[in-house]
Amino acid sequence: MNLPPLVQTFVLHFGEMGSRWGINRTVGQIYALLFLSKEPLNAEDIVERLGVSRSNVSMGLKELQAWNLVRLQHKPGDRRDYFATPDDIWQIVRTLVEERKKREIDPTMTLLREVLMQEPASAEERHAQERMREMHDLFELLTGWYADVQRLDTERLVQLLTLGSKVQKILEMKDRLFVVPGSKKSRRDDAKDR
Amino acid sequence: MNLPPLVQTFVLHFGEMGSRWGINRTVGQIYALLFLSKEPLNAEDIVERLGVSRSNVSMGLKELQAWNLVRLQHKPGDRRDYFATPDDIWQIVRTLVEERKKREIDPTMTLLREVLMQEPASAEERHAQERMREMHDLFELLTGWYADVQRLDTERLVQLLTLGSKVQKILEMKDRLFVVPGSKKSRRDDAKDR
DNA sequence: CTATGTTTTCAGAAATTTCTGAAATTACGG
DNA sequence: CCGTAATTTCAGAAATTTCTGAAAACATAG
Repeated sequence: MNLPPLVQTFVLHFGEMGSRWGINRTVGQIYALLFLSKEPLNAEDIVERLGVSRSNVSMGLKELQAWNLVRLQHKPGDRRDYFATPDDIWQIVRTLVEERKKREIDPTMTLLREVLMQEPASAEERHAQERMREMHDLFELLTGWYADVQRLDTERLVQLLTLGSKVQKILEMKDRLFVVPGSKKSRRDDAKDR
Repeated sequence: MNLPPLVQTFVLHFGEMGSRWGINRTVGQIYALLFLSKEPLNAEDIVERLGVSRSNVSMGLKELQAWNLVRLQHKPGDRRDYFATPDDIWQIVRTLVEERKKREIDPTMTLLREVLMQEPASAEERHAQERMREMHDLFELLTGWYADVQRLDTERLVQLLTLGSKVQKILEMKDRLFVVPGSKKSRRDDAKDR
């Protein structure tokens, strides 16, 4: 491995981290390297810096492309493929969440919907279905929230995250201002309706 | 594998899903089984239903306990250990996020802080550090948000998630109401400050 | 303390994943 | 077309992870 020490530390860490996610070491290292690199790199650059085989790099890049995590670029007068990560780190977050949702949540939701259609044949199955219903509803709530905030531009998203639960305060304030005093319908019920 | 069909479908799916996370098939299956079960199960129950070895179940349960994902229980007059997942699915989500943060985000933050302290020895290292700074700040924002909403009780959390980006509307309304007209300091700046 | 039921540990077998080198394919310039 | 550079594919080697059975450790009742 042929890298400035500071870069190497990070690359090695991401390689290890990769295993905790479903991703292998080399893929993690390639990604870390591209993320830190100012210039796009070609496959041979990566081979030299990481000290792994050319074919391994080829497969790793293919996987990263399948995840939409790297962009393929070309330099004029050079027919090699160059790879880079988006400059905007928020774009990376969005892609990551999107792809993980596609691979993990969506298939699970499909399965849950299927199983929830079936008629339970016993008390045990009935209870199992109830649990699956809970999970289904939870995922629906979370993906709904995600679909919603995902549409925000980054500036507003950051604003929202910065506020955190302070939003709560503002909601309470809104209530005090706008709920007709003595009205039966509180905001809490509002939230449950939807 | 000795399970009602409906349960089996789910258990198998979670087994496969486990690999996408850093978790192995058996651990995923054990967890799915406990999640769906009305009654707590002991190790031998799990062996029978999943058709895996006793030692494998022992190791799987140990791992799930390390993740705080199962509770150990006892029945009067029975000295075997019984295992169950929390009834409250939101508790499960909280534990999962907490544990993943502990295992993935926290060590990465430590590493980033260390590397960001060092003096860059080249333009390449300087750029790499800038990128790491971006990642560091991103994680800080996200974990800050998390620490904040994590404190909310479930009802309020659900309320917040249900609103999604509609919170935005309320924020805008708040602005219109409370920003002194003609003031130099907009809400946007506010958000950036912290 | 002993007998028995229960859980844990762990060395090696089995399965799976990762990685490589060689060959095949693709893509382009001339 | 042809030749060359670049990339991909893929069979098998290497490494890693998972799983098992046997033994050890632990715990409780008697």
